[in-house]
Amino acid sequence: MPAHFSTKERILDTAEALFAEHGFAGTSLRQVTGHADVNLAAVNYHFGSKDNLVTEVFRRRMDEMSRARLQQLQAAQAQAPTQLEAVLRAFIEPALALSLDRQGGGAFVRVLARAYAERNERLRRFLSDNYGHVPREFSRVLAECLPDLDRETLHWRLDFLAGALTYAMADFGLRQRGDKLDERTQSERAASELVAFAAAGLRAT
Amino acid sequence: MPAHFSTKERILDTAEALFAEHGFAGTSLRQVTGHADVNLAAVNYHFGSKDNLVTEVFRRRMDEMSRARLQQLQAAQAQAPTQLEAVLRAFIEPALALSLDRQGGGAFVRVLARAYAERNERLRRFLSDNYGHVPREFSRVLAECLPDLDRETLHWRLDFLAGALTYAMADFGLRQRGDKLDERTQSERAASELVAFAAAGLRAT
DNA sequence: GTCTATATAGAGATAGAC
DNA sequence: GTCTATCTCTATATAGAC
Repeated sequence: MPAHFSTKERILDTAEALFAEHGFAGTSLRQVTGHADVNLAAVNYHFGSKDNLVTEVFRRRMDEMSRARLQQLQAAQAQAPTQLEAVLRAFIEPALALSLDRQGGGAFVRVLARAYAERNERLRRFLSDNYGHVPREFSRVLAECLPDLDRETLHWRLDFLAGALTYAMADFGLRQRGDKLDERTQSERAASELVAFAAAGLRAT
Repeated sequence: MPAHFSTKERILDTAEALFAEHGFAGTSLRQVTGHADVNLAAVNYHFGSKDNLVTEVFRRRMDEMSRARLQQLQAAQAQAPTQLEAVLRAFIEPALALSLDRQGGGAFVRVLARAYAERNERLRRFLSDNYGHVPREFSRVLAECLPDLDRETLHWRLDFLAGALTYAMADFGLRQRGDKLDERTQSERAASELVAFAAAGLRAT
């Protein structure tokens, strides 16, 4: 596959694509090193274990996505502190934008969808410890946008939003294969459709 | 575990619980037969292969859920053909009701969440061939409930609903462990919250 | 219908040469 | 940093006795 990168990066790219397709348990290190055209022992040399390889695949994309979400949230609040749609865009757009990434971000969104279904304690703790502050911050800001909504109802609705976003992201790859629409157009369409849907759902009385 | 059922049923119950916890590839037949307290060879005797065991786990619950959804849809339409909330309830309630099932339906909703993340062609074709007519029928009826909504927007929003429902179902098990609320109360709360959220989202202009 | 025993293959991980 | 070779374990599946 990508032959112009280091062994470590080739392993990460290939693992990401295979994890998206076959899951974590369903992907063997032999498949990874075979497709990446590196030696079998290279995974244990560079990452120590398969578990560590999994978390490194997440770290690479989650660092970037979390940074983008918080930055866009800050920008939205600077303009209009309680504008619901702008806050939702800050949460949704960086996630869907990953689908456009040249270096395999489209595979990562499907990896992320798998992570939600996983009950793997190690992975869940890694994601919660390192990136849990992002949804918490959005939850805080959204509560300010919707002062009349009780906290419990807000939390239910945020769970629904997370589910819709995850599903939209994971399905996005399939839609692309279906029609031949421009990738950027698809992603922007998905984002604005979801912002409108979620905003109306969150405002429901 | 359930010692008062046949070997075949014990295998199905145990496989369902383990698939929910560790995924399909992550669950070995040795784990299944060990927890079910049956012989290792019994799986291949009763189901032929691991793949067949997976589809049989789905068939048992999906038959019941699809039947309940279509029946409730028919009842709703007999009363008021284009009442959006009633149609949504027919789609949502049978799915969340599975969480209450004594015989492990709570595990199955997490298995279902995993199925969405899977790209396994065999499993996808089985589900699409056998149960694809249900979402298609709901899509048709919802289009009648929302005559001013263009088809493409409707399909986006139905994808969001499917994602929110899947996520809510899968997460439901976690919530239950968190607080000590009555199971039936929890499920009914989840269903009515999602109906309100989805109805508002679908009606958004 | 259930068992033991085993065939066959593939898994993750590591030792040690280069 | 990369290789070969291999250890050890576990996987699915099946043959054949009871």
